[in-house]
Amino acid sequence: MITRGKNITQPPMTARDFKATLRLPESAFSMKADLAKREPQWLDRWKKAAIYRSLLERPAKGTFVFHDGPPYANGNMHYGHVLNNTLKDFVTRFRTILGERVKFVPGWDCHGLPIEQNVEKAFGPKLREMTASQRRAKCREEAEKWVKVQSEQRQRIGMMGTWDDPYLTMKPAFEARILEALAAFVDRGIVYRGLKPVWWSSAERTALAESELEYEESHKSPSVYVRFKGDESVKAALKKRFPTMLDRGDVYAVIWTTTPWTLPANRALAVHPAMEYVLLERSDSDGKLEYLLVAEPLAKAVCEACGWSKPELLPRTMHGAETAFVGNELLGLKFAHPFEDRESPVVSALYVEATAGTGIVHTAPGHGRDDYNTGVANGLEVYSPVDDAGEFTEELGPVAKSWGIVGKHVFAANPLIAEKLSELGVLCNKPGDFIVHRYPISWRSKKPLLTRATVQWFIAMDELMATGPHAGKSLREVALSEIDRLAADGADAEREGRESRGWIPAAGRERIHGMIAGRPDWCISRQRVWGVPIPALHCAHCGHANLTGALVRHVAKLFAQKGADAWYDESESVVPEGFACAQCGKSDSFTRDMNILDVWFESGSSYFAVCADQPDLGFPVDLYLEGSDQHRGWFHSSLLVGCATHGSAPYRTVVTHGFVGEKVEQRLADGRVKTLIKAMHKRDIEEKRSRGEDVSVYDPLKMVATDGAEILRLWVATNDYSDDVGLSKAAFDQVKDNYRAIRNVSRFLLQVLRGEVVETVEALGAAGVALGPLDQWQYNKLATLVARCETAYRQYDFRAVIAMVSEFVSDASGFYLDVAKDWLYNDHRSSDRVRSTLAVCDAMVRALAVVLAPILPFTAEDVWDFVPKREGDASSVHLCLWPSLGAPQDLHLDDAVRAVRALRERVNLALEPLVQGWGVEKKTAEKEQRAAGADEARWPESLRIDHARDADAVATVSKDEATLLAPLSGVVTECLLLGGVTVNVHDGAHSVTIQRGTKPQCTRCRRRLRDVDDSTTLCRRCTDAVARWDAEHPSA
RNA sequence: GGGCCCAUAGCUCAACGGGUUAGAGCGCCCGGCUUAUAACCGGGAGGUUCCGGGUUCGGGUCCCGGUGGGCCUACCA
Repeated sequence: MITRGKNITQPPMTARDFKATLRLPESAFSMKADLAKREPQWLDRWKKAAIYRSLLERPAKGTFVFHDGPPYANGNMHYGHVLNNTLKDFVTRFRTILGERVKFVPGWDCHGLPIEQNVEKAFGPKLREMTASQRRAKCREEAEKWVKVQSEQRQRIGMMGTWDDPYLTMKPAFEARILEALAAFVDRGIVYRGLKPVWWSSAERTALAESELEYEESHKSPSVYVRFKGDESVKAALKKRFPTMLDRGDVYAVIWTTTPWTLPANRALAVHPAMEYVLLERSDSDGKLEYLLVAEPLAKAVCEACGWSKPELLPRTMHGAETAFVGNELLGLKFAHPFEDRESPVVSALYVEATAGTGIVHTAPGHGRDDYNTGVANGLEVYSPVDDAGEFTEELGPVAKSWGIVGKHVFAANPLIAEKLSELGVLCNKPGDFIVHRYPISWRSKKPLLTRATVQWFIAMDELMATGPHAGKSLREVALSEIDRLAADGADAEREGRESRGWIPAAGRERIHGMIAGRPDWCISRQRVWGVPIPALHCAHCGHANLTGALVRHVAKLFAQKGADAWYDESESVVPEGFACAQCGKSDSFTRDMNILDVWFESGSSYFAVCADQPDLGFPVDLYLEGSDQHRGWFHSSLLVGCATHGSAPYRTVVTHGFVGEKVEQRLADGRVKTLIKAMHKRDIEEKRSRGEDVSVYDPLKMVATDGAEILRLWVATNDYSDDVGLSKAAFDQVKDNYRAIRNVSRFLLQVLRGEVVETVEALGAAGVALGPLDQWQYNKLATLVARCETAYRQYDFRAVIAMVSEFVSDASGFYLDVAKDWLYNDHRSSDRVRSTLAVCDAMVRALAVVLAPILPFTAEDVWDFVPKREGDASSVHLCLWPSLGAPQDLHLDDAVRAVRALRERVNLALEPLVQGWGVEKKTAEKEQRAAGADEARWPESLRIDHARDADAVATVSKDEATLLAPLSGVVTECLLLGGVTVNVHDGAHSVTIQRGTKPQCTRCRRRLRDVDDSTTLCRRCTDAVARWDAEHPSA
């Protein structure tokens, strides 16, 4: 055999090969994880072993109620789900390992528009011929399909939970609980019927939801400028400023609109309180003067649009008075409606802009959201003389009626209205003028939409509640104080520093608080069939809509047995025995209300349906954990429902996470490249998926199939979920590297154990064997890690867990394990220091498996499988409890280790030039030399050292340092990984000199030692170890 | 348009109520070991803490204003 190499020591041919006598690392635990293939096998095993059930049945230290926010049963799992579900599973598994009982009941949101739309797309016009129940059946099938798909996908990424009995909002029991929640609101007296403007498609005769809107980019609309004549109040107000002027002509306010058909419903003129308005003086064709009120910044544009060639802006001052007004000064002035006999007051609205129109906005509360809000704020009538078909009704005012537009479609009436305005002389521009702009149309018929006030059911935010724990307060008041109660609790928890509570991150409080404070009344009715009906009964005699707590509860009981289909199928049983109209007292004829509840009301009731009053669960729930969009959604609706049913928030803690986005690079102006997250909008995702496209190159389902769920889980854990989480190849490659590092150290620990059941640290102590100083230090480090990880988990800081574990593992690999190899391999198995180190390695691998189990359940189980088992050890890592290593102890070993590692660093630094062949403090010039092929060998060949153990060091340390090193004096050489070390104690600058080791090398442990026997080529330690080994292996 | 939030090394993140020379892990570069070997060890190079002001003895940290990004929401009369 020819060995080529610089310094490989070739043992004499006669020498015995001692390899067999070494205790080298050995384990069947594979380096390769092969996760994609093996994960399903573990899932299968856990299922067969009924791990989850046995966790629920074992004696618990308490209960942790974690309530799953229901994903919508529509479409495949995407990265947002992965992020959310993985975080949830971290919590579930961690709390379980703490010994608490965690019944995690996964759920799905099954009702609602998107599913109904899917079904509509699939069935088309045929759907029209079906009954409500038939349509509902189709929707149910659709929802069931996706529940099944998502259930499999969620389980595949390792989620632990009650998969055989999830909660579905479409189950009869759940539907009944929704109504019970509604009954609570009814009891409190805060449910009412009112008008609300909605987007309405006259072609389909239905209201449309936001998601059903499409926009026509170049829609042509009429453009009319209309003047409203000021009445006496205007004159009176202006006269103070311009005593003479107003005798010369009338004052008009000019408005602009693209919907002339809404003019009959005009109820006010809105101005911005801070905008500047001016009067234009103009003489009409008869030479009569008139004064036109418009916003100052728009005056010129209005004149152009109306063809006023010589309007004059009133001079800045006239008769000593300022002629410009601030909007505020106009409030309350009254102008005459352009054709009906009524007045339009000037009101304030902050949305009035100076970018288009006249700065004075025609306001019809029955025909626009802003207008509606303005109307409500100013006590205006919500008036909408338009029917389902989009045609004018008899409710029109007498003048408009006289134009013969009753029964005419509003858009068809537009030109006629413009003509009439022109005839009346109130139109400032020409009747045929139009503009092209973006306008909403129906997704199905593509016909333009109109805004129309319709009758809806509402929950009042500010009405005082009549009953319940907070009778006399409004829902908004209670909800806001609950938000603050949670925030205060969170602040307390932060001071304690142990376990986080309340709003996490704390900014969540600001968000939901702002939303609750600013939200309008809750519109809970929807004009659809796939949902839970609002069980109101309309009296056929007087038309009164009856909705009482007793009625709702009666229907709830019916739903509990037969499901919500009963509302559509059973016209008689829905009416309680002896039920009479609250208004007219008649009891013989009722029609059912055909609205369903907002799906947010349903999911907002989920804690009530799933947790409250349930064994192993309860109220309030410990934790809700969802994306930050749920401040508007589920957290929000759950809070409102909770305040109505129980008088408090249904959760103690709300954790929110950000969104998953694709990483993109952007070159900045200064040439630097900045990495940004480009979020993937939910709508884009749905759209792309519906076309069968991959949403991203990093499709999560594909990732699971190729790299395994574990990589995704680790990706989640390494990111700061409170912010948006990035998605890129670089990020995933890094996660895989992190994974390997953790896996490899676990593997090495298992290899060190070699499948042997070793003594525990406690057992060693009992046997009178003290841990070696390094072992003690490492064990202490492990105890610290475990304690800190527990805190991090309790604070939902999974990132910190991984960061600390990674650092721990990297440090152990680089120092403790590297150093201990010497005796682990070479000492006899029964030596105290091997026993001691093995006990620590055993503790390490066990603790790591359990600590990582919540985040890496598959890998932890893989490791656990190979941990040599003692009696009483659990068969699965997921049945284990959090490691108890005792409190970390301060044995002053930290200082010793710090000192020895500082010395090691100095030695390494001194060694480096001798190993590397050139000065370590080389600068750029040398680097270039090297690149140019310059002579590398700045050090004589005789000084070259290939490996630390071929070197001896002479180190000088201070007295203080020597004192610190004392506890480790026996293992300094090992810690430095050198052949030999001479430590001189000397005050002054410390120094290290490296020289080639001159002592003979032991062929077994390869260290250079004075005590190597020439004949055996073994050192004392190895001689002893081999002798004992030989005695134990007589046959060998 | 409004509300809330985010920005530190190539990547993922640290840096307790302002306080040494802004750290860690991974990646990258150079080298070693061949007894963790698709592993392991040593060394090294990477930062305008997004930009601009302000407060302060002192700013990654606090304040104001930008820029970029995200979530929610409103509107286009």
